[in-house]
Amino acid sequence: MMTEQKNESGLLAESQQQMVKKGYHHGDLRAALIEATRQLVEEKGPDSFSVSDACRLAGVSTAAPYKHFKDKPEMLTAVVIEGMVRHRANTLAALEGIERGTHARIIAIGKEYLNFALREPGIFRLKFGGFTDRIVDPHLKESGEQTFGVLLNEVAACLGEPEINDEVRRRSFILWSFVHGLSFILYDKQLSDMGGHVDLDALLGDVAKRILS
Amino acid sequence: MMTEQKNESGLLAESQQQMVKKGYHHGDLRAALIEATRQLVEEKGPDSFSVSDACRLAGVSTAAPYKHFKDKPEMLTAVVIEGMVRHRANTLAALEGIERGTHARIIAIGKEYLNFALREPGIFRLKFGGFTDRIVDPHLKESGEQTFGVLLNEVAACLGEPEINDEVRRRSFILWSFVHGLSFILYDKQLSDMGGHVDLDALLGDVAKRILS
DNA sequence: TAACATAAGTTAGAAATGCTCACTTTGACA
DNA sequence: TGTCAAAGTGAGCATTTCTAACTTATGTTA
Repeated sequence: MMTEQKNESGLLAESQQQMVKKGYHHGDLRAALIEATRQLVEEKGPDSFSVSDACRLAGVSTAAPYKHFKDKPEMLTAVVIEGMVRHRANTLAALEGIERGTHARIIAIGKEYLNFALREPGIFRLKFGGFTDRIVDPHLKESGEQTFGVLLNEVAACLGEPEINDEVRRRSFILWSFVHGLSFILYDKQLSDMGGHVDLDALLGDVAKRILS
Repeated sequence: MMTEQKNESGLLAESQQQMVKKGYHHGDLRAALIEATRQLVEEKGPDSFSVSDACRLAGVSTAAPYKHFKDKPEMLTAVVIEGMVRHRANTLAALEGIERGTHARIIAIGKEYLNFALREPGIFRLKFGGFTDRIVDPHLKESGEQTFGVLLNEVAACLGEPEINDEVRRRSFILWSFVHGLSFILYDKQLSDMGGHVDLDALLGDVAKRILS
């Protein structure tokens, strides 16, 4: 019988053997599966991801995930939520040391948004590309709103508004739309042509100035 | 033995029986499959679409599509290309009768973009959401560039530039990014909350003014 | 008009996937 | 130490994509 690393390896063993379990129980399979999923989504793309692959990578049977997740979409949702948390942390870190009320902070938020979209395109598309349509996980919605909240605050500060009013919301919405679209387009561009490099800092700065003036 | 409408109907027959074939040969199965695919992509979402479903809807066996398309991605690509052609036609139609060199034309282009994204979200996501990543169909790329070309022309006219130079490209790129992101966001919003309606005309007008001034 | 090459269908089936069910192992705690 | 629930396993069903070998219809050419 011998479960210990019984090989249906051979396929994955060479490329990336990681997070294999030790005995019958894994320790933290939930976390391992999330990490495996994240990795595979980036590697093969959100639409080619399969639960089976994640199982192979984590070294467990294909029935194991269903002790931790209801189904495949729930696994993907977990990965997205984790990604949003990471994104928000990155954003807050990027803001440290930049003077409040300046365009520099707005630009930093935008750059971090682009960074995330280009560094983790799989997750970004998973969240915004239309895969998780029917999933209306409250955690997901909330984490998105929190991140938007960061922008709202900064825009209010830039405009000298004491509170987040309709005008602040309107301008923030415009900035978000712009950077959001830019994220998709730059990734697509990067895949097809490689030409016409754009100076992102200058671009973001210019747009911030035009929208916040 | 009896091919004539042998029933594996019963499932789809009631809901939407259409484009069923007459004899052994279909007539134009390729077109029928594209239409069935388009319909299903909108109905079930790009990720839940299955070739089998399209076959059922078209009333043919599951092997039939492979006489017309290499594989599933190629079917989806065909649908996207068809969608882009339709989108471009809509855009050109929307421009008719609006005076050249005015912001109104830029706004019309943006509105048509949003219209398409919201009226045919399945196809829009199929094209831009990250499903057709690896497909680098030249037709697809070209049709996208043509549509962007329309915007470039209008922006040049608005700026009073005699030709499409770097500055024209830069401004057009900004406008496209904005509307592109807006398309994604509005669709997502429409799914989750329903609140906070925005005046799209005013928004587009404001942004056009700020970016093109 | 008959023959026939070929395009365009069909059925059958292999391999992979998502998920369920009944079973087994293990660790934690009374 | 004994027991129970949590967390694994293997087998298997339904569905999917795609291929292979076969059949039917069609249009061209002799």
